[in-house]
Amino acid sequence: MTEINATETTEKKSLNFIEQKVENDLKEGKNGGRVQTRFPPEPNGYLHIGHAKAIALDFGIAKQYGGVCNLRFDDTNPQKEDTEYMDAIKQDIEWLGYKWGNVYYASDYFQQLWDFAVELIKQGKAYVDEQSAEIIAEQKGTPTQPGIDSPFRNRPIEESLRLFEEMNSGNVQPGTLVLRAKIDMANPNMHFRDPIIYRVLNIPHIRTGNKWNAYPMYDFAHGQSDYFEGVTHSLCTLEFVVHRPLYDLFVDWLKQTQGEADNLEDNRPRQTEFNKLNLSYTLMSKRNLLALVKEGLVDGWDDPRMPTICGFRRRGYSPESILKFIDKIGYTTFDALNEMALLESAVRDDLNSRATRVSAVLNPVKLIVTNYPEGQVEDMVAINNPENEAEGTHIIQFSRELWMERDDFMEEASKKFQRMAPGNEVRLKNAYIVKCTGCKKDEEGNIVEVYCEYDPESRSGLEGSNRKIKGKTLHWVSCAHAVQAEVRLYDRLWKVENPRDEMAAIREAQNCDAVTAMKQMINPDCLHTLTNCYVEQFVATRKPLDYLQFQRIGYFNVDPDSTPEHLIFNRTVGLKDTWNKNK
RNA sequence: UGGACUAUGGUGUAAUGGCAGCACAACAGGUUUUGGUUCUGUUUGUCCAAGUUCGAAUCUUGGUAGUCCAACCA
Repeated sequence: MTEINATETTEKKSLNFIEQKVENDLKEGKNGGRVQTRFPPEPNGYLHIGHAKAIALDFGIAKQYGGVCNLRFDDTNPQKEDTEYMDAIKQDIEWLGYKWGNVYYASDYFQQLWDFAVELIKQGKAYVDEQSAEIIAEQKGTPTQPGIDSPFRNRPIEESLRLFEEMNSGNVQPGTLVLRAKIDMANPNMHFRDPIIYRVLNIPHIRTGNKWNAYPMYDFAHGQSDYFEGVTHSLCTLEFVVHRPLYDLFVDWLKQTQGEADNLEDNRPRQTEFNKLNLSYTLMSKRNLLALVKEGLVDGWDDPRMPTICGFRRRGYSPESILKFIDKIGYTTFDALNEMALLESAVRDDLNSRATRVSAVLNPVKLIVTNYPEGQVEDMVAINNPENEAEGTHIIQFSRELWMERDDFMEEASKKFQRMAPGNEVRLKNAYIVKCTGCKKDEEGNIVEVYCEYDPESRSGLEGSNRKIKGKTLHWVSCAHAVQAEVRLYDRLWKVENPRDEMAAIREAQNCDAVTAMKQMINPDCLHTLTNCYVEQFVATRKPLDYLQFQRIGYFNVDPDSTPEHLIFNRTVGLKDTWNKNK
């Protein structure tokens, strides 16, 4: 008894720095002891595995501490956003297994944000600037040099109020007027140098239609939206650390206009930043993923080579494996580069316990059991999953002519090669022990048939099958009973370990655009499509996205485009292969 | 002398001033009707330098290295 307790104690997971912070806040009674988070994607693209890391934290923290996590679409920029993305984002979150409380939109707060901006103008904390983007950028200074004030910085309040109204009228050209917060043009934090908080776009919005022509910027929307919703912990990635002082300032100002001036310290959202996901051999930025799709370098957002959630889904990753990986890498403030191998070990680990074992021959050569009666067929029993007996068995047909893997035969083999070779004894999985007797070659020396003789006493399940042999156990399918299939062997999309840095280097060296650089980094082996594969009949009954293990080869799933007439399988990840590695 | 943030085996992560641990990777071996799984073992680490302390990965100072910030993107 005491031993069990001791084990439980040592296995108790240590809290990450965000969990510690939340527990601390709870202990101090901040925000009335409440925990509320939000997941705030911009609906301008599909979610990728980096978002999964944020999702697991936003939803996980809420769940862990009895709070709620809402989904909020950060839709403040109508030029990039679309409802197509909103639907896909919801689907991906649900697939990962999370449930949001409410669905909110930053656009829900456009009126409140507008009113707040008007209030700031009245207080002399904001002004309309009518200089060009270039001039404003120039006056902003550089990180090492302070900026200078806009000539419009101290224009009369009434004038700014009138021009701000004008900005939303639809009669103002985009780029001619902006609303700026009046803060400090010499501040070492660039975001404090009178940031632009409203700009004119004159573009209809997917939710608010033609009501607005001027739209708030991220910095003027995010913290306030958090505050409006009652968010307590606003979790985001590290690049927003420098935005935090501005986030806090706008929340301060907002609370002051809402009669909370005496209570600035409590009842407010607080931003905490964690490291975003970097994965080796993976390019994560939405911008570049969009370019890959638009240029047709991949088959779409759900191409199995894409790091998108839908890409991983189609590739055959389970949500559990992605979550397991995210749990393993943790949350810190260190900008890490995670190895793909860790993700792969997570998916292998998960699939090992759940994938249905089947036989498939990807690179077939005919194997003839010369002493097996012609026309005879035997039903053999195959275990669906040795890791879980409850999953039962299925039948696989055995006959005289079989398909076997070309790689499993060598005419002249070394001692280390324990598969089919003249004189070698091997076991055909779930069937018989056979002895290889030779092969037939065509004029060019290609092996066209392999021959063997079976030991009738060695049928699986019989006493005679228990003898030990030197050779390995090989998979096979019966020629007369197998079904032809297409198998897509996916590998990493990029040939370089750090595509983001490599792309920057290429672009600088060649002075080229992103697409040109990306084309040079694509792994030529990222996809091999095999059309002449054979799978056992049982496999044809599997449904799209079912998890399979092609025994001795790897984990595969049924592509959503697969039909009974044209079976398509995607390789999720190969089995660990200590044989090929040593070759 | 711009500012902010960061630094623990090859990679990621733990330690909350008190035995540097875990996972992945790698390597060696056992088991195995998957060269898978599983089991056992091995290798490898606190960026550097001073200081505080009985005691420092942890605190302080100074270096070094890396990331982020100068969008009318988020």
